[in-house]
Amino acid sequence: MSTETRWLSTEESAAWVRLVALTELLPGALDAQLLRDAGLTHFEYGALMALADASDRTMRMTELAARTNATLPRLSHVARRLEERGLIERHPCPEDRRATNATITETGLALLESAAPGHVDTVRANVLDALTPEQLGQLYEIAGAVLAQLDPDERLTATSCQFSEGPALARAG
Amino acid sequence: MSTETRWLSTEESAAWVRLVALTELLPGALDAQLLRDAGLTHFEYGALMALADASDRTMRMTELAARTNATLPRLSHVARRLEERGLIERHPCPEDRRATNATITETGLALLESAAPGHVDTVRANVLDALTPEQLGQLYEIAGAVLAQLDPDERLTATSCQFSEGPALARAG
DNA sequence: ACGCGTTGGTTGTCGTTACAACTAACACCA
DNA sequence: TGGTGTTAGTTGTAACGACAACCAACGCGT
Repeated sequence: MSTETRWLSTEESAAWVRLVALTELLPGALDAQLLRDAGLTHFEYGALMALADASDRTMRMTELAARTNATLPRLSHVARRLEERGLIERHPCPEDRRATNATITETGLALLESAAPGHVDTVRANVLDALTPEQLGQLYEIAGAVLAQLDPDERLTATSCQFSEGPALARAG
Repeated sequence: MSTETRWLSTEESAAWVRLVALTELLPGALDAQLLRDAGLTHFEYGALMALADASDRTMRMTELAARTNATLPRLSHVARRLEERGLIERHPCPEDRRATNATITETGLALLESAAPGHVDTVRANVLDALTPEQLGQLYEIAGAVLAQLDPDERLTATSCQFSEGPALARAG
């Protein structure tokens, strides 16, 4: 909406092109490995992991959608498929009859446990092991700065510390 | 396939969660603005921009696919839609009759010019203006390190300097 | 000239996602 | 009690992308 567009400098273009390439290639790589080895998309894996992390292994659909950076319709479709596969169950919430509680089943937990090592290996191979400790911190700050623009209210993007407690699964997100 | 999985440390998890959120939210934000203001997906925008940058405004389908980090079937579908809208043209390549040359039309160039300012504004608002110059360089290095894993052969990921020359469009990618 | 493997590109089908429309239930106030 | 606005969730439709199958053309050896 400015009268004069500020075009990108050489440095800005170079960084931007790489970031775009990353956002286009990384999801596919994650999906490919998980689909091949566990029959799960990365999004499904993340949703199951969020449920496995939750107290009572149960979460409201709306909260789960926020944790997984998804819209509610998207999550609803995915939840139906996961339920048909026996990986989660959905029950109406007694306290608020509009709401639905999603719970991961034992089958879902077992699948998650079998999938987690391969996924972590992939994350290391493609991303983490390619970065120095300094770069890891830089990535944290940079992504945080961008997310503050994309998601100003922090409704999405599980900000809480889901990594401090519990079993190994809690760190395989 | 290690016998013992190296789970993620707290720092690794935190950075990874943010990177995942970024890769999930950023494409949608780019698509939303471009679709609303120009009727183009971000992928279509990138493909048109690559053609606008090419000599003779023409490129082979395979090379265009590489520049846009796409598979050939995907590009083929997109090219058909763009051609139906009059934004590009496809002609058989005389030198190699298996190949197809895609050319951006005047209509396509005009659409691109009208779309570029809004897109650049969006890129600045969501990403670039949130980063310090140091972070811009760090992002370039980090994304480069990750892409080296995701795309070892550098078949994809336009590595060449498409930003050094020409009109404003060349920097609006 | 023929055969064979490879490359360039298109097409069909299916799964997934976005968007909009819709239902049900809650909250609040009169 | 009834009305209004908001929230929670599901469903339908249409668009997009992945994957596999397919066809045509090239190149090379014989």
